[in-house]
Parts: sequence; structure tokens; C-alpha cells
Amino acid sequence: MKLKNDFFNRDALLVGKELIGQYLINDSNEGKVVGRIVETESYCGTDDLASHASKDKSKRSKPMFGPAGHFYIYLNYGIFYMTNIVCDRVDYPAAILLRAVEIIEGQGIAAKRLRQSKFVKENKFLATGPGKLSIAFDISKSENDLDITKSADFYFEKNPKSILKSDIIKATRVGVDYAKHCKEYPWRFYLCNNEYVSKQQKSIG
DNA sequence: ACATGGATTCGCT
DNA sequence: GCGAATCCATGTT
Repeated sequence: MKLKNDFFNRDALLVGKELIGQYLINDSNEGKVVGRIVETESYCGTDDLASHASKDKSKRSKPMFGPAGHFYIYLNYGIFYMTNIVCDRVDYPAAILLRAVEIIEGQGIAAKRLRQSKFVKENKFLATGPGKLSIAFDISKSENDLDITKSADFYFEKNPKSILKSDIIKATRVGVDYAKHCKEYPWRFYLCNNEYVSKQQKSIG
């Protein structure tokens, strides 16, 4: 069952947590790539100094202020695209960064895409980090602001098998040392003992 | 116009 | 734990 607007149109921390275990799907003409989400980070509000929206609405962060269920895609380090899914109500900036998935279908397609990026090493870890995830799912700036509740190419599907609450680890977000007190926020979620979670794992219980 | 720096990844120490 | 690769968006002249 596809996840619809009502799933995403809620508090970003709740959505970030509940996205763990759900499926991200890219249905392309090359074939289908399916990933089980194992790591996310929430960014929300203008008070969150780690969020692009903290400097108020700019041309870049505009999708974060729009309706839930749209992609927010941007280029980082001049190299990697970051894939976010907008949540919560219109005019309240909130999004979930998809940091890692375990690819369970279409590994060959994902591997082929990754091979074309000279910054990614080829191995079985196809989407263990936000940059690699975007390449594996062929997500780039043309997908920015795409409504994934309407798109036939990109969508989320509910995993009928739910994840134990105790298997979801809370942690601090990665790469936001500049964000003053906000860098301590436990707004990162990942699946306990899963080898496809990206490497940095400072759990805070 | 120009300067700045980053929601990363990999490889080496 | 640290540095390099790399380039766009943003903020500042």
C-alpha cells in the first residue's frame, strides 16, 4: 500500500521514526529498485539551526515550506544529491533526510548507476549514506519538489511487517557540528544492528 | 561579479 | 581521526 499525504502530513519526528522499515521505490524504464529504509534524520522548524529553513525561506529550501509528500532535493559538497521528503503542514518547514536503505530488489540497476559516479566505491553497500542512496535511486535536482504521492516513478510503500519500537535507535544527526545546541538533538533514527546503516553511529540511548 | 562553505564519501593514518 | 575531491546556492560587494 502506497504511503499517502496523511502519513507525511504529521510531526517530522514521528514521520522520521515511522519511515524506518518502509519501502522506497523507483520504478524506472531500467526496472524497479526497492529499498527498505534503515536510517533517517528529521529537520523541522525555523529554530532548528541544522535545517536549511532556519535562515527562513530561500529559493533552495522552498519545498520544505510546501505540502507534505513532496521531495526536497539539493546538491551538497558539489558532489552529492540529498533526498528529503517534506512533512507536516504547509508553511511549517519540515523534512526527513533519507540516509540509508537496504536494497532488496534491483541491486543490479543500483550498482550500475553507482558505477558511473567516480566518488563511490563499488561494493554490496549500495545505499549506505544519503549521497549513495540518491545515486542508486536515480534522484537528482529534476526530482526536486516532486509530489511522490502522485508520481508513478517514485513512491513509498508500507511494509506489512512492522518494526519493533525497541529496534529503532535514536541518535544525533550527522554532519551538523555547526548547528550549536541543535547538533545535540536526537533526531536521527536507525535500525538496530543493521549493516546497511551509514557508518557513523553515536547512539545516545 | 565574487567569495564562501557544506545534511558526503573514501582512503590513509 | 583527518583531508581531498568538487561545484552550486547563497550572501556579500
